[in-house]
Amino acid sequence: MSKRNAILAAATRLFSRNGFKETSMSDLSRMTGAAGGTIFHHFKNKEDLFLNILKDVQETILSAFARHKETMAYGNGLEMVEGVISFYLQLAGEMEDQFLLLHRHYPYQMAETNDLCRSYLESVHNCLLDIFEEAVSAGVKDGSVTAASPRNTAMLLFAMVDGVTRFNTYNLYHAASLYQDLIRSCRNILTRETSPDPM
Amino acid sequence: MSKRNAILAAATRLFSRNGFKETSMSDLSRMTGAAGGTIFHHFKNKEDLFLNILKDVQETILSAFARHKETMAYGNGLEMVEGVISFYLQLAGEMEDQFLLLHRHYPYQMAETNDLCRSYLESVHNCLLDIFEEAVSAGVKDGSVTAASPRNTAMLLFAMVDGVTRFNTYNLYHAASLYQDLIRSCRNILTRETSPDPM
DNA sequence: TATAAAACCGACCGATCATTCGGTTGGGCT
DNA sequence: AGCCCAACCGAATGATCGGTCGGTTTTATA
Repeated sequence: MSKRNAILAAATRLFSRNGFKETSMSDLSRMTGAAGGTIFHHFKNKEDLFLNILKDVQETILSAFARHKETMAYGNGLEMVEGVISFYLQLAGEMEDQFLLLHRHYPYQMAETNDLCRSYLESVHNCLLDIFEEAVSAGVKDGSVTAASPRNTAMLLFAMVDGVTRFNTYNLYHAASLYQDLIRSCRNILTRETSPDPM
Repeated sequence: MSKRNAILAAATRLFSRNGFKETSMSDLSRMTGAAGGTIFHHFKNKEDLFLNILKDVQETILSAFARHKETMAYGNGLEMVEGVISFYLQLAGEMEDQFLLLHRHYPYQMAETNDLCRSYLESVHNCLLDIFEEAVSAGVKDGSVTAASPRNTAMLLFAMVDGVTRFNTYNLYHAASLYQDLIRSCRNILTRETSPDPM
């Protein structure tokens, strides 16, 4: 592996596990075997290194879901939603560090002053919400799903699924046993036959 | 307000908005008007200051929910769950900084090596999960709620509600308009009449 | 093999950090 | 008044940080 990629890989792990400020360039230097100057030869500063990592995260997630979208073939919208959820859970398990990075606050703080950073984050979140919404809307059309607002429903599903993956990274709970209940709960949200709409 | 309390208040705001490492003692000194030495007169170091804040957060949240538990009187378990959820959302709005602090990664990282920190965090999370679970169990008993595992159901509800409050702190979405859909979705999760339990 | 560019090195720099310490202030007690 | 102790101050300190720079090695090309 090239030294540049080794730096990117180590930084992804350290930034996601320990945080951006908490990771020093000498930590990176020690972990990769690269001299201090070498890191700054490949990346103009620490922030630029972080943005390159975020770029990789965005590209990886977008392409993974694009591939999923092509290959998936479900009977109806409800099954499509469930397929998206389990794909999300599986991906979050495989790319633990990258998802953990997106669960940190630093990227969102940086996004307030850095347009490139904000565009990466918006791109990822829009991608995820769009694919949830698309599946919900398909379900509404074919009658397998009941939802007043597909976008809001997508956000609630995303909040719940993402919250469960977060439980795993915090070490307070073991969330793996929640997966079956999670899928069932999502189905309940989506398949209420009568939408009484009180008030 | 005493200088000690001013330091605690300013540190709560700065740690939650900007992060622990990102907040310097000179920032705190500037914001409170207290000299550097004064901060270390009241708290033996930066970590001790953080732990005192976490202690306050824990006490505030626990007493708020204890008060809610005393005063609440609902017709059935389902209404009780909905009452807990709206109380949680209201509290998260009133105590934005404290909840934001709990959404950061730093406390959970510190909990890995600091027993006191871990006990504060576990105390808060157990309190929240317990009150959700209690309401769900009450609903199962009086027939207003259907749930295979009250604990797992409580965790899923918590994950969803907490995820929505998180959407507000990240500035990508405006989550306030989600509240009605959130309550409706929770009701759907809880009131599925038939639990077909396939497989 | 000659040459230029890219990769790499590590000593060095100024800035900033958390923390220390000797000294000052002011309110409560006798 | 005299005393004490907690609250408070701010200059000083050593460590660590992100980043620079002049020079060496490796690689690609011809």
